[in-house]
Parts: sequence; C-alpha cells; structure tokens
Amino acid sequence: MPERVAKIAVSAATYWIDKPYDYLIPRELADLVRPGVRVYVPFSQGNRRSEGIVLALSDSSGYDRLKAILSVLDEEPVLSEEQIRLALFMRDRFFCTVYDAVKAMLPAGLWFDSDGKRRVNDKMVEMARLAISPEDAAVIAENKRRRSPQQANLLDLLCSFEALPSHELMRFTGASRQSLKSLCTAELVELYQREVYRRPQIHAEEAESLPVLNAEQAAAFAGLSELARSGKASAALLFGVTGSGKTSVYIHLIQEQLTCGKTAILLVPEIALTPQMLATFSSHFGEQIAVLHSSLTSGERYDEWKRVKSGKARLVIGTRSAVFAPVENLGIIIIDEEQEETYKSENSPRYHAREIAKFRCARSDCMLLLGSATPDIVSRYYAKTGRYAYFALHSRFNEQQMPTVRIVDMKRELRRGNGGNISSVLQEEIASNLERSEQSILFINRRGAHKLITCGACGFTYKCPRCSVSLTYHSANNRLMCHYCGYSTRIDPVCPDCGGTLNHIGAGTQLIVEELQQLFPDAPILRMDTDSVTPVGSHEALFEKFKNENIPIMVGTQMVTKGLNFENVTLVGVISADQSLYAGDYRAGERTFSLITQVVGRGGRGAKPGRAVIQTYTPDNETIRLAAQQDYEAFFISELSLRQIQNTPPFCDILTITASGQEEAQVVRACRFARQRLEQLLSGKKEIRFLGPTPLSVVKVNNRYRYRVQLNCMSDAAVRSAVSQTVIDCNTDKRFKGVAVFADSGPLD
DNA sequence: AGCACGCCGACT
DNA sequence: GTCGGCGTGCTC
Repeated sequence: MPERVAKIAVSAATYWIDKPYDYLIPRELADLVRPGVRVYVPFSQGNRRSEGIVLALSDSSGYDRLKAILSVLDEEPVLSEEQIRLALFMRDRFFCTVYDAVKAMLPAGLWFDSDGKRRVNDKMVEMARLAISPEDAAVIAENKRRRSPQQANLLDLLCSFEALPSHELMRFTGASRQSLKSLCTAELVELYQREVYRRPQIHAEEAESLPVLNAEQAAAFAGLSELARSGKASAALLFGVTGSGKTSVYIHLIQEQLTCGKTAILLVPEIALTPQMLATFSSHFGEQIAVLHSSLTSGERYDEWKRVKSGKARLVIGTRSAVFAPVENLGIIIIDEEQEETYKSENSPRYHAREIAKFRCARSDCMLLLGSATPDIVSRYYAKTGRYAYFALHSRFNEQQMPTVRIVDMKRELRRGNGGNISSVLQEEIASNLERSEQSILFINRRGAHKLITCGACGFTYKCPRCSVSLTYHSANNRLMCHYCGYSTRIDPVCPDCGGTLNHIGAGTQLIVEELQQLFPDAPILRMDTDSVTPVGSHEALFEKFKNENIPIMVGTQMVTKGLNFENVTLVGVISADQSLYAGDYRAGERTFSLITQVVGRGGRGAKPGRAVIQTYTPDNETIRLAAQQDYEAFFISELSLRQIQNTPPFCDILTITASGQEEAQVVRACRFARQRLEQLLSGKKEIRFLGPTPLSVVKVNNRYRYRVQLNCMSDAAVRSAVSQTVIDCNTDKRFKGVAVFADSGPLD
C-alpha cells in the first residue's frame, strides 16, 4: 500500500508554529514525492502557496482535515536522509525553523521565483560526437575530402575524440556550423546538450607530488591516519605553531581518504585570505576540488554544489557553510584555524560549523580534525580530557626560528614625549629594515581602525540617527558612514553645533600611514584595510604588489595576519595590542592571544631571522606577555583557571535570549518576562546562573533597541526545551507585540 | 508572521 | 444599510 501522507517542513511557518505538517499526496504526484524533494503546499486560512520540503512519508495522519500538495519542485531529492536528520537536529540545537536549516544547506541558485521559474539555470553546452563507428567515419572522410573538405576535417577530429563541444570542434577545424549541420542531417554526427559547470577561478600550480613530512609531521600524520582509518567516528586536535606546516599534514590525510574512495571537507575561516593555500591544494588535487564560499556568484555556487552532489568533486574547500556540502561517503572534515569566530553564524540558523561537523562525523563514522596554532580553549580542554585525540607540531618547518619579540610600553613612550602611534623602538626597527631593504608589516586592530570625526572646540561627534554608534569617516567616498545600518551622510565643513574645526581622530590605518610617511618620507607604504580593499580579489592583488615590488612597509587590519608567507618580511609590528582586550566578554583574552600569535607568526618565514614589536599600554598583562613568548600552553593553563572561576566554557554552556523592538521599555519588559519564565521552567535545576536583562554593547541598531538575558549552565535537553518554550511564549504574548525574540547557543559576544 | 473572521462606529 | 477599524485565533 503506497504512502498517502507526507510530513513537510513549511517555509511560511515561524519558529513558534514550526513542526512537520501532514499533507495528502495526490495520486499523480505519488512517484515524485519522496523525502528530500521540495514542494509547494497551501498553508494557513488563505491557502497561500508556501514552499516546503518533504521530511518523511507516512500512510496515515493523526490530523483529519488534510490539504494536498500542489506541486513538486525537484525531480531528484535535494537533501539526503542524513541532511534531513541534520536539519531536525539544528532546530533543536540552534532554535531555528527546520526550513531555516534547510536553506543553509542549499545553494541560493536552487531557489525559485514567485512564478516558479528557476533563477539560475543549468548552463548547457552543445556537444558533438560520431553517430557511426570511427572506422566508417574515416572512410567517409576520405570520400568527402574533395567535395567537402570541411566535413572531412570535422570527421577526422571526431574520430580521435569520444565527444567535443561543437564550438571547439569548429574552432579547431575552421569548419562552419553549416558543415557540421550537414553531417548531422546525414546522420553521421549527432549533437546533444551537456551540462557544464561554471567554475570559480583557482590559480592552479603545476601538479605536485605529496609534500615531504618532517619527523614531527610524520608522527602526527601516522597517529591521525590510524584514527581516521579506524572506521569509527573520532575527533582530534592538531596543534601546530605558526609555520609548522599543518597544511602538509592535511594534504596527506586528504590524499589518503580520496585514495580509498572517500571524500573530504576542508573548512577555512575566509577564502579571500587563503589564495596560497587554495593554490597548493589545487596543485595536489586539481579537478577533484570544489570551492564553496560566499563571494561566488550564485551561478558558480550552484554549479559547485552540483559537482559535489553528483560526486564529480570529492574534496570541498570552503568557508562556514561548506560544512553542509552534500558529499557522500565522507572520510574526514578538517577545520583549519578552528578558533576563528567566522565559523559561528550570526543570523538564523545561528549554528557553529564545528557543531555541524561533529554531527556529520558522528553519523558517517568519520574523523573531525581541528587544526590551530591557538586552539579554542574549549577544544584544547577537550583534548586534555581525552574527548579529542591530541597531536602537536612544536617546531617550525625547515628549522625556521620564531621571531624574537619585544614588548614596548606605550605609557613610558608617552612620558618620554612621544605622543604618536609609533614607538621609538618600532621606528628604529623599521629604519634598519629599510636599510637592509627587507619588508615590514604593521598591524592595527580592526576596532578603532576607522576614523572618527570630532569638533576640536565643543567635542561634538557625528552619531547615527538610527543606531547608538558614532559615524566613521570613509575616504573612499568622502562620507560619514554607519557600520551597523549603512546610513551615510555628507561631512560638514565646520562643526554643525558650534562652527568649530572638525578633526580626524583614532588610530586608523590612514593615520598610521601618515605618521609613517612623516618619519620615512622616501619609503613607499602599502595600506590594506576595509577602506582600500573592496572589490573581490583585490586583497590578492595588493599582496602580489607587496611581494613583487618589494614595497618596504605594509599597514593593515586583521587581513594581514592570515596565512600568507613572504620570505622578505623580517619585521612585524602590532601598533596597539590592547583594544581587543577591552571587549569585555570572556573570550577577549583568547582573541587577543590568537591575534598577536598570528601577527608574530607572519615574520621570519624565509632564511633571515624575524623580529616582532608589540606596542601596549599594559605591558604587564599576562595574555600579552604569554603571546609575546608564544607560549600557548601557559596561556591555556592560566585562561582555563580563569574560566573555572568565571564559570564560563568549557565549564558551562552559554545560551542567550535576545529581544529587539522599537520601544525600549517594552523590549526590557519582554526580557524580564523571559528571565522569569526561564527561572520558572528551570526551577528544579541547580547550577544555573541567570544574567540580565542587559543591553547589547550597541543597544540600538536600525531604530531597534536590543536587550538580552543570559543563561550559564550545562545545556541539556531540558534546558533547551525551556529556552525554546520561553522564546515561543515571548513571541506569542500580546504585551510584546512588535518585539522580536530569538535564542542563541554559544553567542559570539 | 500573515491572513481571515468577527463584531462595533461613521458614512454615501 | 455597508465599509472598514483592528482585536482574536489558526496554520496539516
């Protein structure tokens, strides 16, 4: 007896009414409706058409007024059974609707317009092949040589190829389309359409043999490989100081998996910053790679997704969302620089790629490998307690020395009369580098990297009318802009309040560049920040310029800290190490340590020894001290005891419920209600700490006030269900109309 | 959320 | 008499 009912996740359902809805399967759609295909269904009183995805089939329903599915959107399921299970898991874990989770798994190109036409089409190419045997074709070609030489040439070429795109065929032979058509009508050749895949450009290098591993790498590889081949789900942490060659270990592990017919996913924090890594992988794995990241066009993204789904690509390299890549027969998932915050999604579904990877590895009995020079404290803790296997690379590849690090006290610098951003020590170091024509990189924290405008007379600053932040100055368009809502406005010639002079303040990259220019008038300086790099691929161009033209000094934000190796860079400077320590959340120390370590690791990649200068107003700060010594283990121990005292991860989980709305008092009331409700639902439980309501660090964005309550406790099913129930209660309470409420597990700040 | 249903006041 | 205000309730 065929199944008559489909359980469907509906896109029009909001979080608080989200559940599998039952729909009748019309007889004529019976063959097409399968788990994983998308459908249109009537929903709610108006029977408005909503998209849905079939989760399961059933022969009956507990509901008696079933509506019927309107139509089926996919010939083949777009989600596997495993992915459907993952979507349900995500609803439970990340407080999103099942359909939100589904959307995160599928490429945008798969979505349909309101009129049902596909937005991104499959790109087809016309192919030509012989309709007869090559032997016969060769004979016919000779007969035709005289009267129709073009046709003869076409046949010749087709004899040596299985099939060719017709445009290439014509280009090679110089034959016209007419000749090709004639061969078709004579039924000697046939034309057909084949799908082609739009490929994002990878700068491929020559195919290379596997990198040779040093003893330490070989030992790590052997251990990891044994774990991977166990055929059981496993997780491991690979600690490797900057420049220790974690990538070589990845390559060997991936190679091993591909060789035994499995597939692999490699996650990186940001594709734009890893062209070198991409080129390296492409030289080893070539066409087997699919690249998935946000700056692909929707066509490229869709096509790469199809290459993965069809099994043509077996190694996926990509950013956060690539963790959903529809690979079958998964052998390994590697998360490089696993502590990076880009792996956490900030909007629904608010997932962490690591959690998704864990789920997938557990389900497919494969290995999760986390790699980092500065692991997340939680990951390192799990490695310590045996939940993860642990491997370490302590020495740099090719015996390179770590840069020697000097900490400069900027308070003392100030007392000695240097009010600028460049200390005398850093000045001397840059000068000596200029003399030797070696290169220097100066790093500025992103916070405060933009210019603020203030009035020298009355202290006036420009504020965003919609958000509780100051506007920052962008030289690119000579306007004041809000980072949160995109508001922009013209800058006044004088202070709009008192008519005084407006000044630029803040240690923006531009300011540093100006200071440097005064100190070293003859040295060319390259600037790299969000202001100067907007077009796609322009980072790469700037890095190339820096390298090829041997520009003596580069000044930049975050983006100069990642994955690039320049032989001639022997000096790195951190203009101010302090900003990221201020952030106030429990991860500030970890973030600062990681940042400094990465910057310092940029230096001394070549034969010459490297030096690093770290400028700070708090030279005695332990995090800065340990980062300067590149002593991750000591930092881990010290940070862990701090976390224990604070009762923060790994000693508990953090869940938040955030409310936003136009009326501040109402938002606060909604939060207070949320807290009460949570306390009530969890009254039997111990070891739970409630915090808030507290305003978010930027309380108003786009005219909406944001407050939240926080929950520190071990997250189990009971806690999650209480949080979920509270979100639903807040959203359905009439007193809080116009207030949006959502929950987040493991929020970033 | 979004949409229909429903029960009261002002209008052609 | 009827148009439309938004308060209430439901979504297979």
